[in-house]
Amino acid sequence: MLKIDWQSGVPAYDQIVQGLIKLKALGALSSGDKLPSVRAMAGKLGVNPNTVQKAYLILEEKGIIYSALGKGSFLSDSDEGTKAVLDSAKESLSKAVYEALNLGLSQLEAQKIIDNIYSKGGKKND
Amino acid sequence: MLKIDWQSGVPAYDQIVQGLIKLKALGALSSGDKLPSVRAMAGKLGVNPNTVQKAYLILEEKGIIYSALGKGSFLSDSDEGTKAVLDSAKESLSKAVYEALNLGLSQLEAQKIIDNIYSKGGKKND
Amino acid sequence: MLKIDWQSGVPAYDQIVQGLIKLKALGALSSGDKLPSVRAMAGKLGVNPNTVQKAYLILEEKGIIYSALGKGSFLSDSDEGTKAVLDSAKESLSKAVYEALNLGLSQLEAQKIIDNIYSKGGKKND
Amino acid sequence: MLKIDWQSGVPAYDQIVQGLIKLKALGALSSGDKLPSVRAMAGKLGVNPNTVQKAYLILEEKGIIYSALGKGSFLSDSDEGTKAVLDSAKESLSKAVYEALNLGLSQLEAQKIIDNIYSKGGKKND
DNA sequence: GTGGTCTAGACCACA
DNA sequence: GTGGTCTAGACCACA
Repeated sequence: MLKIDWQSGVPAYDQIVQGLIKLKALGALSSGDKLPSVRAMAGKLGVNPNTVQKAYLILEEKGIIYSALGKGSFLSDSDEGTKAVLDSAKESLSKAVYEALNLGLSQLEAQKIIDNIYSKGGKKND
Repeated sequence: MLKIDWQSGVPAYDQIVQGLIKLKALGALSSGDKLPSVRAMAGKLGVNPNTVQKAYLILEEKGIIYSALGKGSFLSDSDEGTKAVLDSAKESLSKAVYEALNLGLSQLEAQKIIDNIYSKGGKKND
Repeated sequence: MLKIDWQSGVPAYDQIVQGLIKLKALGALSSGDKLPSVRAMAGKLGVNPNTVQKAYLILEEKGIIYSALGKGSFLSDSDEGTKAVLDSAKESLSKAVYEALNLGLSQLEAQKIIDNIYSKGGKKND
Repeated sequence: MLKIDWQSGVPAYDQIVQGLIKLKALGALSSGDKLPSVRAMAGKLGVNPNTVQKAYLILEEKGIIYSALGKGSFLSDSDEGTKAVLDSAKESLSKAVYEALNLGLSQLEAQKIIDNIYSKGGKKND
C-alpha cells in the first residue's frame, strides 16, 4: 500500500501524506474508509508512531481525514479537502510553468515534459 | 537586483542561485559580466558570506559562472551555462508535474495551465 | 433525536450530555420522561454502551437525570436540573469570552455579537 | 513573558500558541520581532524543545510567525494571520452565544458575563 | 546557533 | 485498542 523511500530526501511524514492523498485520488481509498491505526501504520512502514501521527495531523488539517479519539482515523466524507489539495496542486504547477517560461523553456518542451510524465503514469514514487 | 525572502521557506543560498540564473535568462546579466564579490553580495543581501559562497559554488558546478582566483566571479560565456539553466528549468517543472499527477490532476488540466500561461507570455512576478 | 458527529472532535459522551441538556431546554423532553436504556441509546447512536453510561453518570451528577435501579433513567422534575443547565451554559459562554478576549477581541465587538444573535432569536442549528 | 500552567489541562503547546497570540494582541510583541529560539523558549518555560517546535509550527501555519532555517523565528509582517485569528475568535464566540441562547440563558445574563470578564481584563491565564 | 525531522518510549483520555 | 501529548535525545541542513 505505502512504502517509505529513505533515499529520496523527502521527509517520511510527507511521503505518508502524499501517498495517502494519491491513494484516494486513484480510488484505492474512498470516503469513510478506516485508515490503519497510528501504531499499525507505523509498524507496517517501519516508522515511529510519532511520524505517522504527524502525517495524520497534517491530513486532518487539510480536511482529508478526521480522527476520532478512541475510534480511529477515517477518510472524510466531504470532498472539500480533496478540492483544496487539487487547487494547491494547480497553483504550484502554475508557478513552476511561469518560472520555466522566464528561464527560457519553450512551450513545446514544456508540453513534452508533461506528456512524458503522464504517459508513464507517474510511476516515479511507487 | 536580488532580494532574499526569508518568509518563503526557500533556503537563502537557493534563492541566490535561482535569482542569478533568472537574471541571466532575462538578460539583466550577460556573459562575461563580473559578479559582486562574495562579501559585497553578502552585505547587499543581508546574508552570511558563507551563504553567498555556497551559492557561487553551486553556480560554478553548473557551469553558469566561473571564478578566477583573486579576480572575482564571472558569468560563463560558453553555452554550457545556458544549457544548465534550461536543464534546471526542466527539472523544476518535472517535479511540479509529478506532484500534480500524484495529487490527481488530469493531463488535460495540466495542459490547459501551460497553454494559458504561454499564451499570456509570462513575465508574471518580474 | 440525537446524532454523534465523529468529525467534530468533541468526545461522544460529551455530545450525549450536551445533546440531552439541549433537548430538555428546547422542550423536546420534559421532567419525568424516561430516557432510553443505556443499551438502547448506545445502539441508536452507534456508540459503545460504556460511553452512554458515562454520559448518564455525568447528567446524574449534574442533577439533570436520576436513575432508578432496575427501572431506568428519568429526567429530574426538580428545578435543580434547570439550574445546572443554566450554569453549564454560563460556563461555556465564559470560556468562549475568555478566549476571545485573549485573542484580542474588543468588548464592543463581543457585545455586538451578542446583541446581534439575541435580536434574531437564536434557533440556529436546530 | 510566558508561563505554562500545568494544572489547567490545556496542552502546553496550546498555551504557548495562545500566549504568543495574546502578547501580540496586547502589543507586547510587534511584527518583525525575533522570538526566542526553540531551545531558549523551551528552557525558559521548562518544556521540551519539541513542544515549542509544535507551537511555532502551528503559529506558522496560522501565518502569525515565520521560521527561517538557521536564522530563527520571527513575527510575520503581514496582519493576515492576526485577522484570521480574530475572525475565528468571533466565530467561536457566536457559536457559544447561540448555544447559551438555546439553553435558555437570557440576554441580560449573557451581557453580565461579558462585562464581568472584560472588567477583570482577562487576567485568568496570566 | 537555529529550525526540522525522527526515534524510543511514557502516560492520558476516550471508546 | 486508539488518538493526543510530552519528554529525552539524536542527527541533519542552513546561516
